[in-house]
Amino acid sequence: MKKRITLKHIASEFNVSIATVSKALNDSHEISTSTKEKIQQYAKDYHYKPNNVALSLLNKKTKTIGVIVPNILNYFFTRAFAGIEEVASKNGFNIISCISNESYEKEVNTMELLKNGTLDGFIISLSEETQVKNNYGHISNAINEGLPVILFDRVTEMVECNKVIVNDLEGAYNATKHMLLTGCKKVALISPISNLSVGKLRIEGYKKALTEFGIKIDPNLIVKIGKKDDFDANIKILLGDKDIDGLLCLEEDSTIKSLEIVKKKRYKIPEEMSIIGFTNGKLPKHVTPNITTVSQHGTYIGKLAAEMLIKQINNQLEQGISTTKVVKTSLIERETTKKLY
Amino acid sequence: MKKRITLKHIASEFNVSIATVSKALNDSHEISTSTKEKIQQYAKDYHYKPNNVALSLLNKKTKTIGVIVPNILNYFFTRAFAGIEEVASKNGFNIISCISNESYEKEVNTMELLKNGTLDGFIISLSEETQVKNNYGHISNAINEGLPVILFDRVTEMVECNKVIVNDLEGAYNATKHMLLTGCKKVALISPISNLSVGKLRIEGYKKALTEFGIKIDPNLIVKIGKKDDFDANIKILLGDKDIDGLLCLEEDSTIKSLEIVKKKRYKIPEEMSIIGFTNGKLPKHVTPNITTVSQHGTYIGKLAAEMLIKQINNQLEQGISTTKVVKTSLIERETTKKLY
DNA sequence: TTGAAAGCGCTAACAT
DNA sequence: ATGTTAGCGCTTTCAA
Repeated sequence: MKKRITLKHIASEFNVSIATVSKALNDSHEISTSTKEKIQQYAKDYHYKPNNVALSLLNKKTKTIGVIVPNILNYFFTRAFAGIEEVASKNGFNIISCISNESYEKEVNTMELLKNGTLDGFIISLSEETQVKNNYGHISNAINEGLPVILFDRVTEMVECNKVIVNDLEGAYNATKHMLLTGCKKVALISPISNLSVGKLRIEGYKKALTEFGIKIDPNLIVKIGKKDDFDANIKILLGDKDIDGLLCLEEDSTIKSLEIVKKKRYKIPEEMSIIGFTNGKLPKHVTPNITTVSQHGTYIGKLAAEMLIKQINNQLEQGISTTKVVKTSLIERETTKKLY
Repeated sequence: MKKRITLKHIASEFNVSIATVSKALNDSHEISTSTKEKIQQYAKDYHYKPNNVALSLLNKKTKTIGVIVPNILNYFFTRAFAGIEEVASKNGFNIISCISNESYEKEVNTMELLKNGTLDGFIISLSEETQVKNNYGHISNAINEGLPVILFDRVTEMVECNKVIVNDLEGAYNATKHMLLTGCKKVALISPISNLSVGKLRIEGYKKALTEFGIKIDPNLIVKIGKKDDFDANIKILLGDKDIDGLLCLEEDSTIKSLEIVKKKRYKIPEEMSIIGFTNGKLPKHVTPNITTVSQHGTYIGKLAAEMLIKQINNQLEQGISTTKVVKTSLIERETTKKLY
């Protein structure tokens, strides 16, 4: 095991100063061709690599960005993460990643831990607990300290910064409308994420569509399910209402579970029961019948967020102006909805 | 935007030396209580945080580990990644992550980029291209330079280091045996990953089981499918052999696709056709019929790898001895296989 | 063409 | 109890 070699070693090897070696390796014109050549050769032979930590200290730039996502078993976040990674990597940035696991504490701790010069900026999607607590001091602090921060998907108006989001309201609106247009009379909504900004917006979209169709909003049809609640029981109670003929599920796992319950109840899908779910992952596509979904274009969101952050880090963005990029969702029609003619 | 504050600022604020401030903040007994108090208070008020980059330079420890995975849309790697993250985070380590996207070049570049003092160690699962090229110089180099490296899942005997793997051979052996024991006479194998170490081992396991049952190995039943090959066409050709009554799929996506083709052919599952797939993700569980799988315990593998690396970094492992931890797979029986009585 | 010195932010051994 | 100095590895004036 050869220890890593430094400028100092090379300098002493050739009896020159460290500065000379540094310049030689940076191909400075100040240095004679002959010394440059021999130093460069030596550096190559001994696999010299500049110590990035020293450079970071000097430049006050680490070429590293922090990414905090609430979880990673979720298709949307996985895609978004991959999108961020791709753009970052192309621009020579490393990614320090943290999975907050929906925990406020972990989110805060991570930020505290990393707000110490390790990072050039943050890309964050807020944890559920953070959105429930409605406490964003850790984010504002970072911004106040001059750290570039981009919020994506799960955002808040409480902090002013650049954001990338999906048009959740419109996505839910379109989905609901589609069911209504294809003949559904009584559409229910199932939300295990009513704590989240995105969940709230989707409920708004649902309501908007109903209202537009002159349908009175029935709170009993809006099923908000907590983490500890019995999901199956709640859905079964809901389906006690035999008139329900449409289900809008705000999150992937619950979409699948709802479908399974509906199947067990032997509803004809989509004739007697339409289903649309958020997040267009592999699951809805391969399940039987495969499920019409609202696609959130995770990869694209991730890419946008990373591009925005990198621009901000490089000061290529107008100062003091916060913009929010909104990505349109698409409805991916499959077998759980009727066709629109 | 308040710039970040340094020891220097505090020192000048109180007209003391930087060293005094440093000691005061570290609660050194050398410093009088009164100065300690006022300095600590000031630091608190102005949100002083030690610059981690400076500390890293000093300590030659970054408390950061690099994780390179081939992709992240794969359930196993997602879980493994989450496992690594959990353990790292609990031990105060950050994770710099890279998705190699099965690219040798990206894997090598990332390692080169990060072998510069940024990291205390690496956890790597080799990219497909790397395993095809069979070129592991970048890994050996890192190890020779004294960087701790753990390989997991996709490993190679070409480099000596600590590893965490799954007993792929035995997993495939058990799966095949299960089909044979439940009455299958002609079991075929479908592998889109025959390039990978794990793919090869699984084929060995399959063969071992057949041999044990006195069944001659028929190369036509071992379908190796490349990235560019037409998957569906290959499977359909295979299923031209009407005697085939069992399918062992070595990877998740192909398991799902195979099931879909089998369903279209209207085989009765599992009576006329048994199917077992590798990777116990959400997909096989929720598809109809749900699929018997070989679980690789991704989270656990990830945790083991991270624990091993951290121990190695902390010199809590015996030097010079490389160990390989083998995690047993489990067969998760579902509807695509017959019951064993 | 080369080198000395200062400094990035911090700690620690060694004065005072 | 406090300060001075040196140094982690590097770049960059400025001087020789």
